[in-house]
Amino acid sequence: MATLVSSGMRDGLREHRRKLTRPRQAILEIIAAADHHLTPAEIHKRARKKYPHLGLVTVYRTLDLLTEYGYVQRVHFSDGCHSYIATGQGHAHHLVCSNCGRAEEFEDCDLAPLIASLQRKTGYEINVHMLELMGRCPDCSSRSPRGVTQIRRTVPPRNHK
Amino acid sequence: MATLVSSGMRDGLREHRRKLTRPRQAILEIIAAADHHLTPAEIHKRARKKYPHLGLVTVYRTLDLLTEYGYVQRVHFSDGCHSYIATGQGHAHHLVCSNCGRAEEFEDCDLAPLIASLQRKTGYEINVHMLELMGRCPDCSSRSPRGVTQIRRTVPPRNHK
DNA sequence: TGCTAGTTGAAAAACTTTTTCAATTAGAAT
DNA sequence: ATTCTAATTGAAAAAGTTTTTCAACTAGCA
Ligand SMILES: [Mn+2]
Ligand SMILES: [Mn+2]
Ligand SMILES: [Zn+2]
Ligand SMILES: [Zn+2]
Repeated sequence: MATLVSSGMRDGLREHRRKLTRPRQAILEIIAAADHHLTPAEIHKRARKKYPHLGLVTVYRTLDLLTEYGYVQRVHFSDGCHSYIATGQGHAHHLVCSNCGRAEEFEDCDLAPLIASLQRKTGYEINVHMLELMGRCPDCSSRSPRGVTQIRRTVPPRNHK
Repeated sequence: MATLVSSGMRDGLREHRRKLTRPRQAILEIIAAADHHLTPAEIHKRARKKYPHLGLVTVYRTLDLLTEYGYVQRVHFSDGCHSYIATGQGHAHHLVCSNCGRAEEFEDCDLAPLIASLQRKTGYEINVHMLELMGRCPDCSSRSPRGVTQIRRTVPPRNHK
């Protein structure tokens, strides 16, 4: 699974005639292996274990690249933080656990009727849509049924806001 | 229209027992009057014309406040920039022009079926959703039918990425 | 007319992202 | 294998965004 995503991204780079460098390999592997959304800083930290020389700048540049080609998607959180997550294939959205950060990808967003209706009403030519859902994953739900406090965090707490 | 929104926000502040200060008034007026999404910095710049002493910190704090009470919504752009826009009433989403920044609000997002289906499939308890649409508004479409270059920008270009 | 909890702005810090630029390198062409 | 070249890299600095602190201030109320 992770391997598939990874090879997908690798092939993608080749197709687009971009070089497959050691720094990029390290970054690709981290993102493909992660089952969570990761911030650029977190990706940098993890990838450095494989390629200690890696600079944060390269992480940003690689994320731009991968986002452009659609291999990665930026996830927006309501508090303003940004994370990145690997995209399986094609158009996709994410459902993120607000407690532990686990994410599920889904493709069957049937926005076509809504978009058509809005285009008719407003006259806009709609060509981009962003949809994200958030809630507690099954694990987190069962661990604290109507919990307020967080029991475990796989993603380290952000001091950001 | 703008007046309605404005008074709505004012009343809201009172209801929540928050003080209606001069700095906040200036900020409220700017947001209510704007027909565009505005960044904190832009809000600051505009509100200073009414209340020159205003600090940017207060803008951030007021935006947090208004967001919490639902009078304002943060709009996320694909390039990572954040802006704020007044909310009419209740749950709402925005359709933003990618060329000039004009925005339309819409409420009839029928995500219930999608959400129910995903809850069944994944076991998540979905309680937050974020939906934003982007495209060219009628004006921008007609001014440059298949235009690539931007003709006018109501919102000043961001140097941010 | 005070009282007080809530609010403010300056300054500094923390954090995030981009720009520059000289050095390096992947991949294609000999 | 060797050469060539455009793409890529990392350090450093700059730019941009957001938060924290804290002493001074003030809206709303008694
Ligand atoms: Mn965002
Ligand atoms: Mn909705
Ligand atoms: Zn979870
Ligand atoms: Zn427009």
